[in-house]
Amino acid sequence: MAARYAEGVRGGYSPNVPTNRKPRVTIDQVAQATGVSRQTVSRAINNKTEIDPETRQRILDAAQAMGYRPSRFARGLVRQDLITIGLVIADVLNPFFPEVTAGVLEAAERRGWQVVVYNTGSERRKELEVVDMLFDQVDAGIAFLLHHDAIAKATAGNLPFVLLDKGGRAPAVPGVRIDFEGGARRGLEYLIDRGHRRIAMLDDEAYLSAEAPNTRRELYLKVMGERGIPVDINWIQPAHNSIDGGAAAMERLLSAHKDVTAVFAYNDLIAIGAQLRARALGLRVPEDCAFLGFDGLSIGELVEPPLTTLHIDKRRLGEIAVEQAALLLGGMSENEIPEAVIEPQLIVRASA
Amino acid sequence: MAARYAEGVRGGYSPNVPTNRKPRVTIDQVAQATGVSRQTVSRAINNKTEIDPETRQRILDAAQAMGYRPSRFARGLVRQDLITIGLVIADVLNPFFPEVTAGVLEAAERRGWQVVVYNTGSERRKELEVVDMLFDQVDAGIAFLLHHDAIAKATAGNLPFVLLDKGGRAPAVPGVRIDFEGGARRGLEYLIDRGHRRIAMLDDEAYLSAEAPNTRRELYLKVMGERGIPVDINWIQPAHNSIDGGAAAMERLLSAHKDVTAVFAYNDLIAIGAQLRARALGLRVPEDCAFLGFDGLSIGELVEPPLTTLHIDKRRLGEIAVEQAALLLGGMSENEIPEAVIEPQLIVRASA
DNA sequence: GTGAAAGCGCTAACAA
DNA sequence: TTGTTAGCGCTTTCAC
Repeated sequence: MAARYAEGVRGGYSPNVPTNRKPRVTIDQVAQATGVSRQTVSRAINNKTEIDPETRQRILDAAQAMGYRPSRFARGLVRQDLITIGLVIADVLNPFFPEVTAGVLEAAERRGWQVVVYNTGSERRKELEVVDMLFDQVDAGIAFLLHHDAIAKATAGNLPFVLLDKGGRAPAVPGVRIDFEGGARRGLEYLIDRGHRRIAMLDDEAYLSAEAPNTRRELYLKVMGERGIPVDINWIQPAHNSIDGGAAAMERLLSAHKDVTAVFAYNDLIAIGAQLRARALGLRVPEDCAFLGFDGLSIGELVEPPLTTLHIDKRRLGEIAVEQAALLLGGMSENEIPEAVIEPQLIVRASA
Repeated sequence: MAARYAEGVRGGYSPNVPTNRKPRVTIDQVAQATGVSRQTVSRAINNKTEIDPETRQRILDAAQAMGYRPSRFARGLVRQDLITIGLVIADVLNPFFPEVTAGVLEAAERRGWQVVVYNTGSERRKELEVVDMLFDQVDAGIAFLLHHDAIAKATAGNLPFVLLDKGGRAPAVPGVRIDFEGGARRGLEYLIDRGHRRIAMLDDEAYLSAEAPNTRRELYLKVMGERGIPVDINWIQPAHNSIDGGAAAMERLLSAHKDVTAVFAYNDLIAIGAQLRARALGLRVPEDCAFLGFDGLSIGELVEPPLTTLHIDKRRLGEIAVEQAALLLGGMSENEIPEAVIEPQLIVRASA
C-alpha cells in the first residue's frame, strides 16, 4: 500500500511497521554489565545517598548507554504511592471540557497524580467501554457520563468513582451537582421579566437517545408552566451539541416558528450557532430574537452581540471532583463525601 | 481550618482527609475465600473459557463483595502489551491543543493505548519536571516543548520521543515539522499583494524568554526584507499567548503606531484579541486595519469579521505524532522515521 | 558503601 | 476444569 497523503500534509506511513520490539533492558543486565549488584543499580537510579558517587556515575552512564529505563509496573508493584486517575469527558472539542480538564489536571498535579484522559463522544457504547477500561487501568475515575447503564456500571464496581454531573442522583453517589434548576430558573425568569413570552428551547439531542433525565428541558417546561406561559411543543428543537448543530436547529425552528422572541439553549455552543445563523438570516439580536446560553464559555464573548449565559465554574468543578476522589481514595465511604453544588451565575452580556 | 467557599460554589473540604487507606484485596484473598486456587480466580476475572460457569459466578460475586480489583502493576509486569503514552501540551485552554489532543486520543484509542496528559503552561521549570515524569511513567512521549533544555533532556534519554513541533531540528529528532516558513510566506505575501506596507507583528512573548528559535518572527523579518519593505522594529509587539494578551498588545501598538494597516499575529488567539480591541477602539476591519492569524482555530469564524488565517491541520498533527511513536515503539530507529510536514493553508475569511 | 534474600500481585505454562 | 510452579522487574529489609 502506498503512503497516503492527507490534505495539506506531506509524508505518510506504510502499514508494515517493524514489530521487532527490542526486549526491555532490566536492572539486572545493568548490574551485570557494571559488575555490581542490582541493588546498587537501584540506588544509583533512584538517587539514594548510600552509594559511592563514582560508582553511581559509572552505573548511570552504563544504564544510559544500554537504554535502560525502570519498569513502572515493577516499581508500582512494590511502591504503593503511584496514583493514576481516569478522566472521562464527552468531547475535547467542546470548550466546556478543556476547562474542566484544566481544573482536574491542576488539582491532580498538586497531589502528584497522573491523569489518563478518555473521550466518549457521549456514545453509549463508548461510555460502557471506557468504564470497563477504567476498572483495569486507574485508581479512581472522574467521569462525565450520560447513559444510565454506564453510570450504573461505574458506580456498582469497586473503583472510587466521581461523577462530574451527578444530576438528581442519590447522595451516596459521589459527584458534583450542578444546580441546573436554580440556573435555568434565573435565566428563564430573566427572559420572562424582560417581556418574552414566546421562548423557544434548543435542546441537546443526545438526551433523546440516552435514558437520562433531561434536567434543562424539564425545567424549561416547569418554569414556563409556573409562570402560566403556554408552550408550543414545537418550540423545542433538538440540536447536535455543537455550533453547527445549533445553527441547523435554529434554521428549523425559524422555518416553523418565526414568531419566537427568545431562545433558551441547552448550552453556549448551541446558543452561539443559533445566534450566528439567526443573524445570517437577517434577524437582529436581541431586538428580533434574544439568546440565552448555558455554561459560560469564554468564546461567548467573541460573538456579536456577546452571549448572555448562565456561567458554570468549570475549573472548580474539576477541582472538586479531584478532591472527592482523594477522599474516596483515602478510605472515606461514599455516603460520607460532603455534598458539593455548583451554582450557575447569570452573566448578562448583550444577546438577551 | 474552616472549609473555603469558592464563588458560586457551596460545599468545601476540610484538610483532615482520612488516610486509613484500606489495604488492597489481592487475588489470593479471593482465592482463599472461595476455596479455589488463585489461578482459577484469575480465569474467572479474565473471562477465560476453561472454567466452570458456576465456579466463575461464585468467584465473581465474592470478588465483587470483597472489593477486589486486579492490580494493573502486577498485570503489566506479566503482560507486555499495555502501552501508555504521555501527551505534553502547553495549555489546555488554548483551543489549538484540544484539537491536537483529539487527534492523539483517537489514534491512541485505535491502538488500545492509554494517554496521560500533562500541561506545562510553557514554563521552563514545568517542562523540565514533566519530561522527568515522562521517563518514569510512560512508554513513549509526545510533547509540545518550547525550551531547548527540556527538548535536549527529552531527546537524550532512552524514551521514544516525538516532538509536536520539531521546528528546524535535525532529521534524527522524531517529530512533525509545521512548515511555518511556507505558511508565513503565503500569509505575508497575501497581505503585501493586497497593498499593505505597514504590517505589524504581534509576537508570542513566551519566545522571548525561551532559548528557542522563533520561526514566525524571523520569517516576518525575512519576507518583508525580501520584498524590500522597511520594517519599524516597534511594529513588533510581544503579547501574552491569549485573547487578552492580543488585546493588550494591540492597544500598545496603536498608542505608538496608529498608521499600521495590517497585523500579522503569532496565532489566532492573539489575532482575535487584537482585532476585538481594535474594533472596540473604533477601527474598521479590514478597511482601517487588516488581521491575519495563524493556526486556523474554529473560533476564528465566530468573530466579526471572521478571521483570515493560516490553517494547520491540528488533529492530523496529533495523529502523525502517534504514528511516529508507534514506529519508535516498534523498534524503528530515530533516523529511519519518515519525515512528516504539515503545510499551513491560507484561509481567506474577511479580516484581511 | 554494597550485597543477598524476600516478596509486591499477577498470568503463562504445564501438570493433574 | 482445576491446581502448581515459575517468574515478570523492581524496592525493601537486613546482613555484611
